[in-house]
Amino acid sequence: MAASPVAVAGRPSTSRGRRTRAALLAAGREVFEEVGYGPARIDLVADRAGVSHGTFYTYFDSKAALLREVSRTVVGEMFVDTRVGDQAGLDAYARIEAANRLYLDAWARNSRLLRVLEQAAIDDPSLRPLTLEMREDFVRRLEDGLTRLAGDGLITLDLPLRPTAIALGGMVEHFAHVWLDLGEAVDAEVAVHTLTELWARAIGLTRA
Amino acid sequence: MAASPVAVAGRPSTSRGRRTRAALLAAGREVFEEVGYGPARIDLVADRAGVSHGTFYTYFDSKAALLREVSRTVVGEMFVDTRVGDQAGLDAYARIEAANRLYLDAWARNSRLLRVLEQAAIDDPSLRPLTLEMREDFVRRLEDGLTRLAGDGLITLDLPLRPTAIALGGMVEHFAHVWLDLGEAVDAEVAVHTLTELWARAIGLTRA
Amino acid sequence: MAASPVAVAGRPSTSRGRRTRAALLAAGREVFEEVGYGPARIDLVADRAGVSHGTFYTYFDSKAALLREVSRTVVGEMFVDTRVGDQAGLDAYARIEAANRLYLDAWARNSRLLRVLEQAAIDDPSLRPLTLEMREDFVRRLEDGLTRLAGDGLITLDLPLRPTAIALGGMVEHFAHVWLDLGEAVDAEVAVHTLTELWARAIGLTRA
Amino acid sequence: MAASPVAVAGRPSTSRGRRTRAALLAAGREVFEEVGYGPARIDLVADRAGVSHGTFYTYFDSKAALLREVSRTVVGEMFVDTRVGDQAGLDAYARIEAANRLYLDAWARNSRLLRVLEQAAIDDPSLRPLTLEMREDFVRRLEDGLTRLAGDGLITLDLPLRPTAIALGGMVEHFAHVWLDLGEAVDAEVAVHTLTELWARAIGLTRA
DNA sequence: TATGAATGAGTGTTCATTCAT
DNA sequence: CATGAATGAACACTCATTCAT
Repeated sequence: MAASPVAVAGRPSTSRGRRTRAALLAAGREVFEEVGYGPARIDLVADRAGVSHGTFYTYFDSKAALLREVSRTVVGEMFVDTRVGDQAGLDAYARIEAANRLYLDAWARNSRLLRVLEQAAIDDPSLRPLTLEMREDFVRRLEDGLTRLAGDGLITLDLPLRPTAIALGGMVEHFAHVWLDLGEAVDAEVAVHTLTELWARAIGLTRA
Repeated sequence: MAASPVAVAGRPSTSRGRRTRAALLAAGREVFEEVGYGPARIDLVADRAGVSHGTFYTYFDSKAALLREVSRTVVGEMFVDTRVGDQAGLDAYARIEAANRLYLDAWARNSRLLRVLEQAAIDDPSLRPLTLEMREDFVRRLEDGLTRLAGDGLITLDLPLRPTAIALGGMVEHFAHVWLDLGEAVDAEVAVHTLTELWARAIGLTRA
Repeated sequence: MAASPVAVAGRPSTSRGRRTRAALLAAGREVFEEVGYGPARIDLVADRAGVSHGTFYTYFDSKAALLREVSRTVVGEMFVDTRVGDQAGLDAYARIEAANRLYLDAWARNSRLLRVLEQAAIDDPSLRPLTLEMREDFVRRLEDGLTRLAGDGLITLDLPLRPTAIALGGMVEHFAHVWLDLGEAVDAEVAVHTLTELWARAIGLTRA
Repeated sequence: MAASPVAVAGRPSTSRGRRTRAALLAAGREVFEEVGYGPARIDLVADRAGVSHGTFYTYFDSKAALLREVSRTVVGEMFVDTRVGDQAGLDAYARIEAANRLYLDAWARNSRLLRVLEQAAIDDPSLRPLTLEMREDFVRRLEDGLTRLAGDGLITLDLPLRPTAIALGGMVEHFAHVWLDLGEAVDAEVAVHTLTELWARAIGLTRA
């Protein structure tokens, strides 16, 4: 109608707008984690963010758009938080151990949202790339790690690389799920130790 | 006077009733697998079963009740179909291989419904026992297997039993998910071989 | 279709049929009294009568037909049970007292169904004659009584006959409702005495 | 963070909202009076109020909530509209007459809704206090009136106070019902005169 | 006569999304 | 930017009634 500059949902230009947007993102993440995608109510998200129902649509085009943005954040965090730094002095075994520890930590923070994302991706194709990319990143990281170990002569790669990476990565992810999401009682140190040992033995890495 | 029968939904006494009930169960499973729990429509289930909307409620008290019954069936099948028989002549390694093969097969048939069940269990407490029992059954089976191997002197149990079982079981389950649900391209024999090898090495089982 | 003698709903020819019919009537009355007309479920009526849902329609064409029949019975009982016999030796005051006593008794047994009938009659025109006839019978009885008292010189009819009958009849009916349906705590003898006194004074009847 | 407002259905903050709410209340009253509680359709209420089906739920949590609010209004009106002012110069008899006249007037306006309320209260306990309170208010008002008359020496209270109040109040209420709801043909002045006379004679009030 | 399976129209309620102010 | 009122499609579930056996 009027030729007024129509605000594109999601591009706030004032600092107040940025704050509102952040509040909605945080609230959305909370709600998705608590009840999942389908049962999540925009009303609840808006309430938690301290804004009115209608305001939500100033910042996000739809519920799916909110999940998309929340997921982007989480996937990003997950990737960054699980990167084992180039800390000198860590041998191969210690690096695997560090990786497992970081993964379990990061999982504890992000698993609920990631499960929601995976479920929602079944119906909403626009979400699928996100999950696949994340998985791909992790798989590739594992492949790289295995390749380097083989290059360093620490293990022999007599099993197919990618399936091995998927299986071992899955072992850690699944353990994390059972432990942290389903409430299996395991001591944190026991968890890290067991996973690291199984991993090392599976690929034939002998402790230095 | 007369005892109030109050026909509990779902116990048909005629063969026609039994047929209808079975059709609804089958249709329900299909629909749940295709769209998940929340988005599943009773209308669609009834249509697929070739009965009217109202008839659904002759057999099931609610949508949740339908999922409950479908899940019971699937959980039961899953458990039965993954049992490695006492086939004489199979050594330890071959038994692990057989178990992995059976699990991957069974997973291909049942995974979608099981994921739906797990999601739905978040909101519906009546479903939770089902998922937990199933998981527990599998974990215990693995524990028993490990214990027997140790008893036979084939492996040394220097890692905590239950976490080990959870981790290795999770490795297979997760691999199955990535392969069969997410479309990772892996050759079936390669899959079985890789998982079996990783498993055997992780627990220190050397081929006879 | 076929030329078989179609059974008219409600005319049982066997003794078994008569028993079933009676059971349905009794059950129907119970249910109507407990929950009212709208919320009454045919299922519940059939259950209480110890027959299947479908059998109900062998005896009654519809829920409304059931209420019609139940009501006929109750209205009839109400009328018969409130007739003051020609017991010799009762003076005018004692006859009024007896009438009130009988009315309160009969009301205790039948009020709930009568209220249901009155409500249902608002929507279902076929029920209206029943309620109006019953009311008319009672009003006429009161008019006759007042006329006789005047004829006997015991009272002076200086008020319009019919409105007087309606008002005094209503006084007793309403009192019965508050006392017996709404749980107002009043001693039975006090109730009868008060109503009788008010009645007698209102029409100017002085005790012999 | 922010207090969750969770906008309790029904407290509009704009004038438009107030108008819509009022329209729904009015429409609700109409519909309840016409068809009763059970058969009342939200659709019809919304249509009459000129809003969409969904809007109804912006203002009322349920059909029962609507009846609750409508009833509150009516009960309040009923009580206010039947109060005999302290008009100087009215003797006892005239005051009774005025009270009867006011009651019959108020009844004509409110009876249908009150009968609906009474019926609905059978199933919905939340409605019961409303009916009981109203009845109690009226009974107490009558008791007070009788007590004052006795205090002024105009009548002798030789009958139990509360039962007398209930009976005489019931006489007027029931007469109003038969006359105004059931269509009994009575002239308005005859009605008032008959009720007032019966009342006065019943309590032994002689005209000044 | 009895049964119980089948029907399908009907109803209250929810909620993502739009929009006037 | 924010608000909150309005929308209306969607959906699970109910129940009187029908009918084949």
